[in-house]
Amino acid sequence: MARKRSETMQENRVKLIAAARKTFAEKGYAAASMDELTADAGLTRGALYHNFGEKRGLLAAVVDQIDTEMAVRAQEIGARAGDAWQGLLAEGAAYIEMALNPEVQRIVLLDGPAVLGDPSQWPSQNNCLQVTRSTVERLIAQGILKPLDPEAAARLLSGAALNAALWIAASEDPESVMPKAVEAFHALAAGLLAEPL
Amino acid sequence: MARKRSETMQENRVKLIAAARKTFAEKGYAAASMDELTADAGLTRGALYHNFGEKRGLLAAVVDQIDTEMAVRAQEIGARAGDAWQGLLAEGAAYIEMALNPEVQRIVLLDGPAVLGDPSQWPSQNNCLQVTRSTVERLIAQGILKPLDPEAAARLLSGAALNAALWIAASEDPESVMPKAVEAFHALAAGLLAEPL
DNA sequence: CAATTTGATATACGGTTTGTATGTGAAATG
DNA sequence: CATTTCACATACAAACCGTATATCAAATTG
Repeated sequence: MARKRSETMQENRVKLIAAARKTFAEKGYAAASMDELTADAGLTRGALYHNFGEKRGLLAAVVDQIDTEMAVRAQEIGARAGDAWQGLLAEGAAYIEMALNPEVQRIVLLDGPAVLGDPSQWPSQNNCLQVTRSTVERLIAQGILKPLDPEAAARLLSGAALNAALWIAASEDPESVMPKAVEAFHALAAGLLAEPL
Repeated sequence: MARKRSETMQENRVKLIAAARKTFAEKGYAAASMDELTADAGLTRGALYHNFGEKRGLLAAVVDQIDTEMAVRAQEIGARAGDAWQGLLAEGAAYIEMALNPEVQRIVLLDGPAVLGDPSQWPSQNNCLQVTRSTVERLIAQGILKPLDPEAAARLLSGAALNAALWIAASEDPESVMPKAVEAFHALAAGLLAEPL
């Protein structure tokens, strides 16, 4: 064989992150045993602590990966809309839908903030927020939105969307609740418009 | 002496909850040792497990207490405003300010959801949300707000407010960020109005 | 190419924590 | 006053995290 060392190391990192995504989503961060998790990946805790420093480091890596995937997807969906304003609404709806995924919910929305602190200070720089903020900035520059602080507007919008998702997921009949949440989100977002519809 | 048993039991519960509020806020739920915490209250883990079942039970009791205090305060502040609409805005601003309190932030906003799950399913029934929802319901009945689902509107509003607070607290200069957040919140809330300002 | 070094991962260990099972003594009961 | 109850303390077992040490293959060097 004689495989290169950096290769196998990279593969092991991928294996660990994949196993962590699964276990963290299913059991939650606190209840996830690092012995089991590393065994699932065909490794031991030695590899884990060498690569990620501590349990939190693994969570940070997982959060970063999921957050990036979410941001990419939201951006794509937003870009597909007719104009920038429709794009912002579509982004919000996309976040709400994505947050119905158990991985997103448990890892990014619940355990992430509790263990790593406020998302705006995450090492990943929180790509999701960045996407929303740049969309808001563009709309403000075009005069479509009121001249608010972009960061503030983005934080509140994403906060509303992600909180809506938690509510939907916890509800008994998500399918019937979803449209209500999206409708309320649209109404709220319309409050940012410079000229009311 | 001959103190009544139910009395001392009640006092011990109060002591434990008070110690827990302090320790959970300072160290976070996960890092709080129940040995230390109960010793601070002049008791042992025996009292804790007898009264609250498990560590989570103590957190639930603490969350319930803080949540109730917040709801009372928000309601008072809202009632003091000129009309119901101003009351809603004042409630939102009140939540943002209250969430700057480390106890509220660490315990109710970060650890609470991660350990106990979505707030709407908390045993305490989440008094904060109830207050906001009834205010929204009243405004809808009066035709001041669009006929949206009250639960949805309340969830998104409080989500936006509480998320704003996390952002403010994590920022370097909270005093300068606060007004931006409140302004953005007002704008968002205005989107719920039946007749734009 | 052989000898040596490096470093990624496995193994071993100590300390801490949680939850339960059992013990105890004072209040409640009759 | 004898007995029972039960709130709390103590004792115990299991699990887990993080670190310190060991190992063995790949990388490096002369």
